[in-house]
Amino acid sequence: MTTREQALDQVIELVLLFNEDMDREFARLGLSASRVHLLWELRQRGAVTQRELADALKVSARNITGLVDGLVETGFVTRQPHPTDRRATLVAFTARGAETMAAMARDHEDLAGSLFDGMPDFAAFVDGVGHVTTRLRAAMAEAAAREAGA
Amino acid sequence: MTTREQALDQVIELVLLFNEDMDREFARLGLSASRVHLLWELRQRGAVTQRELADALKVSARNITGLVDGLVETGFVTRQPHPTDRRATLVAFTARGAETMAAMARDHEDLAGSLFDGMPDFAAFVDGVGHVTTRLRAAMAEAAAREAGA
DNA sequence: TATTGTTATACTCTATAACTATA
DNA sequence: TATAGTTATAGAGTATAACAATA
Repeated sequence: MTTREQALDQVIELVLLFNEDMDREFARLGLSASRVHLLWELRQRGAVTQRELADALKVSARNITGLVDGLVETGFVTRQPHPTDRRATLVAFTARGAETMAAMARDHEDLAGSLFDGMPDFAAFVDGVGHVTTRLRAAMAEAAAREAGA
Repeated sequence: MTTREQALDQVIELVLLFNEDMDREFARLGLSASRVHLLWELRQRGAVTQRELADALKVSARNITGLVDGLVETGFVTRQPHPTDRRATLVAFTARGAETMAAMARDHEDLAGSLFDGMPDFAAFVDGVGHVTTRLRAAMAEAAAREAGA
């Protein structure tokens, strides 16, 4: 196996580890990756319609109905009537939902410290991450073009 | 936002991108992440019992029944009687399954080339990945200990 | 007519519990 | 008694299609 293949394996190992850590952390809060994704968008955008959430998360409207149902039941968000469009509903944080997301942001800061504190060549690492991200995006675009052509 | 938080966001972005790329690639082959994980273990170990797969993937025996059912239906593996233990079944690759995994290994090599070719400071990047992996493992162990204590 | 969100239905991945066949 | 794997059941996340209310 080449040095590059070993490096890719190490990156994939890190990806799996990150997934595991996030899932464990979300489960601790009574959440899932999908529900956190929705809450994250809500935090970026403020109260929004389910339609906007469906577009943002790139999932079906039906799926948003289910995710919001779960988040309402567990007390993270509420459904409110849209002020002008009576077909639509607005999804907004409860106090608990807003606090949970604030706590998640604090954990995020702490984690950034834990992971990078004392790293020998932080700048080169960050450059490398950027390099890999760019290359992976290009590879995905190429694969998508190949699919479309085929 | 600190430089470290920005770096963590970039790493998380890369993690999400990798997940997306892998899922897309697996779907192209008629597979899912869970099924590929099983096939990957099968490739490392050769023909094994479902019990061994359940332990390796850290999922329930019931779940393995379902995954193997799907992989048999789609022609990637077969179930064979265990030579000495009549309770157990051995899971083995079909020709198609073996070819699919060989192709995946080739794609893996190609990807390693695409991602790291021309990276300015490859060694520092690899060291950084190792650093972050170690720190993340430590943080997870600490969180698990805190859970157990609480 | 078009859009928003829901009900109906189905598939995958996951779990626990009860059970069968075998060790 | 213990183990391997299945059936039974349940819940989350995903999809498409049909439908109701509203624009």
